[in-house]
Amino acid sequence: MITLAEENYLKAILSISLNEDGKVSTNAIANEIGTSAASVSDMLKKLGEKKLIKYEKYKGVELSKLGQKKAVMILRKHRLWETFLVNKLDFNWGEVHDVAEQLEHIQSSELIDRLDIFLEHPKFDPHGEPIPSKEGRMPNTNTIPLNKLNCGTIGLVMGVTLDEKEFLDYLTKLNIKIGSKIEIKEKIDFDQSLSIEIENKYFHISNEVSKHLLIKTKI
Amino acid sequence: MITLAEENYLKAILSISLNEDGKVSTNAIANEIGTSAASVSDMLKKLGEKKLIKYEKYKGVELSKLGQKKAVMILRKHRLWETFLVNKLDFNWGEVHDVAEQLEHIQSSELIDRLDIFLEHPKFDPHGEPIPSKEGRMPNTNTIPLNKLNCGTIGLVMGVTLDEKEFLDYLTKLNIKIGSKIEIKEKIDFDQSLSIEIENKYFHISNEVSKHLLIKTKI
DNA sequence: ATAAATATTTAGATACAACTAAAAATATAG
DNA sequence: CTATATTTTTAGTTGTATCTAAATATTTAT
Repeated sequence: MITLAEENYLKAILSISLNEDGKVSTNAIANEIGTSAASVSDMLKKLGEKKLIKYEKYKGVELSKLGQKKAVMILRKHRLWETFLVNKLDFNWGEVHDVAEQLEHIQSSELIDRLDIFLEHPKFDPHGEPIPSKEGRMPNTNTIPLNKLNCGTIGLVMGVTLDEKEFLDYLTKLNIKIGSKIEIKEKIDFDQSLSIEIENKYFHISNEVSKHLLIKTKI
Repeated sequence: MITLAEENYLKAILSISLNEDGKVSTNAIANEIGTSAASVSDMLKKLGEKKLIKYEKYKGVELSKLGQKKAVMILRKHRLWETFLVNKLDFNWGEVHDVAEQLEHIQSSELIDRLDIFLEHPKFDPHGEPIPSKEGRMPNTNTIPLNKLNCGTIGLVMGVTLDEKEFLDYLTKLNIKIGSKIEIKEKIDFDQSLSIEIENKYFHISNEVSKHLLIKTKI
């Protein structure tokens, strides 16, 4: 059986893998989970023994086939629950993360399959992030982070890649939501910050913000 | 903060209190939870220190005001989740207990209040058991366990007081459900077993079964 | 290429919640 | 009213997951 703490480690490793390539370092995991490198080291040994990760001392880790599958299923559960909370219980998109972090650990595949049916097999969660299928496949989106686009580009906001209240509340304040039309008016070389137009309003946002906005460009 | 294990003890103590009066014994709790008396003894000391129960060594326990409130809220969560699982996700009434035992520990009062709204403030769960209100009040039912009624009595099944798959599956087999009309045809003095009529069919059931069926008699 | 800085692991300790075995208290029976 | 049986508690151990401090390995910079 896989424990709650182990699930959180798998999720953290998957999450880091999705953002950067190569092996995942002990420190990166400690940072993601909010614990010490020593604790991570302990846990990696255990996950290695359980064949959930490929682990060589001092070399960093990656998920095994099995670990990958487990982690993706946790992500599926997290995103389905977030969809439920927003679509059915009328939570707003900044409020759901903490509750979904608890719900994602409920052990029942029957439950999650029925929830999926009840929600009518959503492909994306309320933040526009893809919901893995029962088989672990990700719906693919032709989107690019806003900070990779050039000045003058016009596109639609299709999702965000950060699920934190402060970030989502800020987007709400800027009136940025899924489906918003966005245009890059100016790009500052110094700090990669952007001047953008959203629904006839102008804002200036940092690279830290723009890198978490997924855009579908016209064409 | 109250841990998952502590919540389960409070729930067990409440559950035993509802069935029998006086203080709750260490052994009764051990039996309910499925653990040793020694473990229970350890935990009772902790719950006593946290003022969740009134505990004197060798004297048994009862819930404190605070403990009672916590326990009732867990019961509220359990029964609301069971209602969700049956009414929205189409589980049948025998399948929901184990999943609800996990869901009842999710920590978010916002979540449970919104779930209550989404379900339109149900007063009874799928087994006919009363759902405590946000304030901890139990809707009251004028029901009597079937085994307390006399021969010849006619009534309606309003609920069951045991949430176990085997029991519920047996009821389903006998076609006994909430709302079923029931008549006591004969009562055997030897073992308190009953011959009953349900929807024009005749069955013979043990006292063990009849004591868990709540009946509303027609005056 | 060696020294310094950084990253990672090990060692030892703590808290939680369970266990078994033994001791102590309470209840019951002759 | 003892003696026995039962119940409850204490003592000591185990496994999980965390921590701090110290040791070791790896990376970076001079």
